Amino acid sequence: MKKAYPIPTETAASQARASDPKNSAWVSANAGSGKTHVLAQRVIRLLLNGTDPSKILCLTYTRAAAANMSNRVFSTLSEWTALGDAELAAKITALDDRRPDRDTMRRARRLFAEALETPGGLKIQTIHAFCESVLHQFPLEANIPAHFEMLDPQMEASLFAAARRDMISGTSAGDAGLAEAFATVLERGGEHGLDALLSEIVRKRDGLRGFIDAVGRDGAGFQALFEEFHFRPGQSAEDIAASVWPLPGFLPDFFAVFASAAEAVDARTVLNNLLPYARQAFVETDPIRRLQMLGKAFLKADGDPYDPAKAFKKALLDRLPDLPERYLAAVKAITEVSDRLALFRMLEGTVAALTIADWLIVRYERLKRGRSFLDFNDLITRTVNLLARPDAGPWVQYKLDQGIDHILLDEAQDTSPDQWEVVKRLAEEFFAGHGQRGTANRTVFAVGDEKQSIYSFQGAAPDSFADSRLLFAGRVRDAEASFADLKLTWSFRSTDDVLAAVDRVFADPGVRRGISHDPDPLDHKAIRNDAPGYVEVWPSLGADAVEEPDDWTLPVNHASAPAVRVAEHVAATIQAWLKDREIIEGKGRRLRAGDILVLVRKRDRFVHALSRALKDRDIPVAGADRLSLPGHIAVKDLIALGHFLIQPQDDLSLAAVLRSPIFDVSEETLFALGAGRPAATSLITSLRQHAGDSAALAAIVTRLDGWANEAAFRPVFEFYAGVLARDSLRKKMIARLGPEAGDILDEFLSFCLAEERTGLPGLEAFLATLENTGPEIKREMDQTRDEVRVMTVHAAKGLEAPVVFLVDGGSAPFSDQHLPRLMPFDGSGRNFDGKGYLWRSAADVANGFSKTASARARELADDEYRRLLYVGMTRAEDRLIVCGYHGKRSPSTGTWHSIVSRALTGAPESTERRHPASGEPVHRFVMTKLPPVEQAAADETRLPQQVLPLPESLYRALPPYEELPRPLSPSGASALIDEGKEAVVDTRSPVLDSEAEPGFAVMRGLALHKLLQMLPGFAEGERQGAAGQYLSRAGADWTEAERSKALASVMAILGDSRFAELFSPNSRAEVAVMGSLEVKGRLRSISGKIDRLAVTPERVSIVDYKTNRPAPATLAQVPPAYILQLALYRALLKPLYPGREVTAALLFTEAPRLIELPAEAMDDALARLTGA
DNA sequence: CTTCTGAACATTTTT
DNA sequence: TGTTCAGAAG
Repeated sequence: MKKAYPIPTETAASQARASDPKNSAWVSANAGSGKTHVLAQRVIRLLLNGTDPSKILCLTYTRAAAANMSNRVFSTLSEWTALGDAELAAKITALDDRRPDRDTMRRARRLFAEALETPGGLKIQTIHAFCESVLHQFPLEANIPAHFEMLDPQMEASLFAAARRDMISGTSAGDAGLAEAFATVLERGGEHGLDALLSEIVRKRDGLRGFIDAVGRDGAGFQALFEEFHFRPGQSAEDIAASVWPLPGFLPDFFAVFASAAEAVDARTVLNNLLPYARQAFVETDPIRRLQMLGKAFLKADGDPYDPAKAFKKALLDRLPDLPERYLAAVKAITEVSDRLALFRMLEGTVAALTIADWLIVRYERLKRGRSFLDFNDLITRTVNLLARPDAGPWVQYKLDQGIDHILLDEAQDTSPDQWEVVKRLAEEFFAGHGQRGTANRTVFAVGDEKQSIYSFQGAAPDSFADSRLLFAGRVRDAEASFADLKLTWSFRSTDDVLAAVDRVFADPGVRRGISHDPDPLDHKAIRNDAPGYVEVWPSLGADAVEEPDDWTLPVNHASAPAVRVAEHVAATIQAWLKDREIIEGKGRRLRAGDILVLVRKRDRFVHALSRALKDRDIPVAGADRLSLPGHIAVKDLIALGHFLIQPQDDLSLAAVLRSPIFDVSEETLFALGAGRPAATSLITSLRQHAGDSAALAAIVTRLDGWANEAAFRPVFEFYAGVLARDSLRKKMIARLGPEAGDILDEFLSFCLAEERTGLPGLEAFLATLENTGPEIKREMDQTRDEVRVMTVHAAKGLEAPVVFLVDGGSAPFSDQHLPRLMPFDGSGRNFDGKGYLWRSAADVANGFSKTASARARELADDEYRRLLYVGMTRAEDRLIVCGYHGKRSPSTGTWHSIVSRALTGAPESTERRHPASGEPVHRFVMTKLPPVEQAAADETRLPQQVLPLPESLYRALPPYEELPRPLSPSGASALIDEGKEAVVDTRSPVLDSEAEPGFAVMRGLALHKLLQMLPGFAEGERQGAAGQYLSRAGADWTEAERSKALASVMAILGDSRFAELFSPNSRAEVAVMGSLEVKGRLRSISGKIDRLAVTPERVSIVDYKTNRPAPATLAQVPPAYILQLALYRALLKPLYPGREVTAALLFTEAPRLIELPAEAMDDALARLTGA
């Protein structure tokens, strides 16, 4: 528990107002000021005021944040269930500012159970999860496959690879336009440029699709794009280049004068290049080449003009006094025309890129759709489209509206414009009129901090937080409801020293630019006002001129690399703290390894170096939160082993295996094996030949042969697990590569297992996936494990720690390589609206327009870089240490380290001291002037908790592992009645009939099934039309008679009043059920899908559709397997609806005929199965 | 002052 | 693999 500080009235008032469910609120909060706390408070107050939990929707971006938020809410509520009356009343009074009456108290105690139990419950979700559930509810309206699945990144990559392969084969297969575009892109961008372009097309597919629709569908080859940039229709590159000639100021006659004058004075003193190139330009007839010549003649290599005052000698100027003027006129014409030409070229390239993009995206979408996949982008865009649809939209809105009255958004600064669109649509009706929902109070709440917007590469736009605030404030006020615009400035997290340092760093307007919309300087206030802390700035270490040995055979000493030295300093500091039982004064307790957080901008060698340095000192450190599996040397060795076992002639792999910890053969031995052998002899042959002379080599050969045998016959996991454990490879690897190799090997094995289940079989396929998809292992950092954590600032968002090291890698905030290849720009509205893209193929198409856009992108990236600094600095509770390193070049300005040290090293509150470990000069910035807590007292009061004995039961052996059988599916359950028989497909399948093709019967069954599932969701009047439309698509190759027969039987079923209850709006289609049941003494899991489920207060009805032809007329003719199937469903449902009768029926769609199954018949069937 | 040459350097990541 | 930057040379 943290020490409780009195909360300033200002903060208490803001928090109270923010969490007051009577008004909508927008909260702009500083780091550590209790955002999530306010949000959780608001949820609880809503519940306390009697809001139905299912009407509250909390949205966040990450699953971790969602989990965190729901933990907060539920822990408070569960606490309440156990409190005494007086305490609970006090809590509620503090929260809601009123004495609770009896009723409220009772409700408060029940909230925990209610919030958990309400169907649909309290919705605390990621925005993606929410959209997914909406789409699952309205697949037909959203025009998506009913049972879509989410596309994981690996699948996505493989779909795109397929689309790409199709494209490349498509270019050779006669699509002339595509082939030409492909050639253009390849020529301009090279292979690398093509790859970069394709992957960017993937990422920006939604925007690109819109852009292509706007400018490319006129059939005129993207003419609108050229018009947008004021090019005339039919204008060519030559036309543009030709417009520079005759050259202003250097009309041909003047050029002659100039040449003779220049020669008369002294040719060499004139511009180096002007004369020869200009002479060529004069005779050149090709306008483009002429423009190039003129450029070379009149401009410097970087495209800037010469300074005419310096470039022309005085003697020449005396003869031609208007020369500078004329020169500048010529330069102006040349640069302008070149710029237009470059822009034109860029558009040409863009057209080719768009042609490819169009093709690729269409193909990708088709592949995706064919497999009923949706990707994460689709979730958002499809939901927006669904809600925006003029026909279905309002209806969906209405159905959702019944469920949502309050929307709460966490981390709103990370919400992208698309996601805002979802929220706006959802809230559209909130403030539209008081009519429909009477007095119901409906609110929108968002909390965020634009200073912490660091996910622009995921589409988050820092501006949209403020923009949305304006929009909602307007809407709320129009509805005459109350809207609170609040700021939370007090920090519960950090000491004054840390906060003052943050304010000081961002006091410089240049540093503050783009951090926030607020023009005022940052102002952080500490609630922990008596806690001393400090901020230190260590000097940035550079690469010293370490003389590398001339003899290249000597090993290079990497210990001198700056990153490694900084890592050593950090590790040494931590070691000293732990050894000397350092006290965190602000907390009055001893520092532990888990109090330390090391933040970096990117995962580079420093992270590894630090991890290593800490392990060398026996300091517990959390493993890397992310690691690339095939990138690790241990995995590389295992891959090499696999390659060799598949292909024994693979000399390189064998050599790697021999030198690796697997065999640990010396360099000399390997040389003897490799160098002496005849030309056509492989390494393995040579090894076998030498095995006769050496027992060690013979052992290697034996072992390799054994493995080869195993690899050929065993599954991949079994093989590698055996090699690692039984053959003690794991021990060898850890001995040589260090303990972190153990983690990697564990991950490697679990990857083997996963691949074995889902991937292609065989070692070869396994190695291919491992190397190509290069899976990254993500691990959650466990904060409770008392380990030093090392992570990126991005990953640390939302975390905090008493001591934070902020390590600056010294690389420039931004480099042009980070610029997107497809540059976004805004359409003027003349030719198209919205966002467009230009393809930056190479430097030679750079032009004024693109340079402006690049400069803007650079500025935005730079702003975000400094926001990242803000996030990093504000993670610190008590102490912040800023250190860094840089390469051989002098440290560039504008990096984290230089920004912070500029602000703090000269400050009057800073003192200089020597770093105890490294001896480097260190600047310590301290604001608080408080006596340090006495060490003795601290030690006494905060002794480590007494170690309690572990419960006895922990030492008892676990019961033997019960292997769970494959889930039993009710529709195949009858096979179980005859023990030992596997469920086989009934050859006399009821859906198959003799008249028609088997394929048709199945298709027909599926189509009917789908119609019965979807149509009840439509208004009665629309059903016929929708069904007809569906059948014309799904049944395109049926006969007309078949189609109308199917339509008629579906409409008859839906129209029959006997079935009305089943298809009423309260019923549900395709309800998945799962549970377990004892079958012949064994517990079996059962899972299945109920076609239609209707629940009324009295009873639960379930129906399964069957398409038998001819349909059975009586119960006696119904196949017993069907009765058993429904009996199982019934058995699963019964305990869920105590006191209600569960009735079951079969609907034979052919007739149509509903046959009720008597309870006794089902009980009998179940009894036969369970053997009871 | 410009051009040439070789060396150094080349994100962040969730759903 | 390509671009930028610093230092040497013209």
